[in-house]
Amino acid sequence: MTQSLAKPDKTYHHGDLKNALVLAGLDILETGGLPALSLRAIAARVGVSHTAPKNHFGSLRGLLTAIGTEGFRRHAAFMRADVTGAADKPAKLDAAMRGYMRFAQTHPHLFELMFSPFHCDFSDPALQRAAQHSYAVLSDISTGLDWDKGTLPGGQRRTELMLWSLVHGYTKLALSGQLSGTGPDQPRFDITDIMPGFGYR
Amino acid sequence: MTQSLAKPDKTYHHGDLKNALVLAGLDILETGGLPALSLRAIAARVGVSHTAPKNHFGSLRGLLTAIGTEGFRRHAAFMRADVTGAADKPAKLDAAMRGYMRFAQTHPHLFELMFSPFHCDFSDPALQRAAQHSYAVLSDISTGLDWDKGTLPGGQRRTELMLWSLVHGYTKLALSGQLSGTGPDQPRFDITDIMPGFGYR
DNA sequence: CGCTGGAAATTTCCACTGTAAATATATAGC
DNA sequence: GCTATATATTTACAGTGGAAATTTCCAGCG
Repeated sequence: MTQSLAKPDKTYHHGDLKNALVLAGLDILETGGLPALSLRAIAARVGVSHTAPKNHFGSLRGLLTAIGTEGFRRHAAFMRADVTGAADKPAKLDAAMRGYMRFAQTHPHLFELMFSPFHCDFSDPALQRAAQHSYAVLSDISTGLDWDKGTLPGGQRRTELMLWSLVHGYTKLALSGQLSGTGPDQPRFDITDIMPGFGYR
Repeated sequence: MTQSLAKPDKTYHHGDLKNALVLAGLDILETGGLPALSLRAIAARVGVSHTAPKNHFGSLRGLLTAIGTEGFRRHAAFMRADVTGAADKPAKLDAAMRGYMRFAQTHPHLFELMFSPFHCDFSDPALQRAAQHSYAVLSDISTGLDWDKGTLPGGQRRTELMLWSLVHGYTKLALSGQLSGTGPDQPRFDITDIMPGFGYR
């Protein structure tokens, strides 16, 4: 159904195989997780031979990196979506942080892939760009934000890194199940539970 | 040479294969990284068939989990070693945080393995225990520590989680190369660069 | 001492993986 | 309409983890 009715349904050349493979990979990731994400499985879902991806991505690693890159785009979109609805600056900050965790909890396998050097090539320029756009969402919000309320030097860059590290670390620990608080039931973790007080200069 | 001279050098039963396999895995990890960590490679290094590990670990995943568990023990030891040399409480805190990062920078592949659900089984009791011992090092130090200097509620548990999240997130981001500050040369990241001011109650 | 049961490791086999090379097919440009 | 090129296929191969049957050794007991 994704194929337009205008095109003949069965062409030798797929036409947009590159994107189709990434989307197929994202789909497989949702249901089967990382172990199911094999070159042959992805190719089979699109309906091409398992060697077809090589033309576009070079290797499995290249394809996984492309999937991770798309992950970062969606990650940024998640945060931006939450931020848009917030009224003032403190609310925007909370929204971004919550968006960060909401994405990780909604797409845990994709989140894992995005930060796994075993699967992704972090030196890939496209991946780096996408990741920076994700960082930019937090960065934009933290302009004028002073974590330590003027008691310590370091400025905004310092606060940005703190924010990013804090939310990333908390998310990773929550996903790994190492933050299990009280019961065996899956609790919802809220980043604001460990956020310090902020002040705007 | 690790074999004692008292024992015949070539016995059918290894005697301590379980530990030998974990150590072999740690060795391979240092030189070849995660991709080199195959069941056959580990077994070959010890000098046994590739199916021998099954008796002790069940599967490759079980073996990797055991390696990760040993990783957490060494991780805790790294931090404790640094903490011991520190004089007062603030110095101990700095030492623990630096020890955390020092371990990750010294054994990046092992650190990656320890937090990768793709490789390790986080539901394994032994792994969880080892990880908690690692957490306990930070936890012990943060008794009486108040991040927000009494301006916010939450108490010690809150501060512990903040510390852990912050140092873990910063370490992960540093390792992934996403924190590249200025130059292409590998800079040394210092967690205290983004640490806020602390107060003890 | 001799036997026996079980633990430990081996051999063999299998399905599956990613990659490479040669081949077939379709599209785009002249 | 022909050719060059990009795209996808087929085939082959070395490597992987796991299962099953087999061999080897050791401990415990008569």
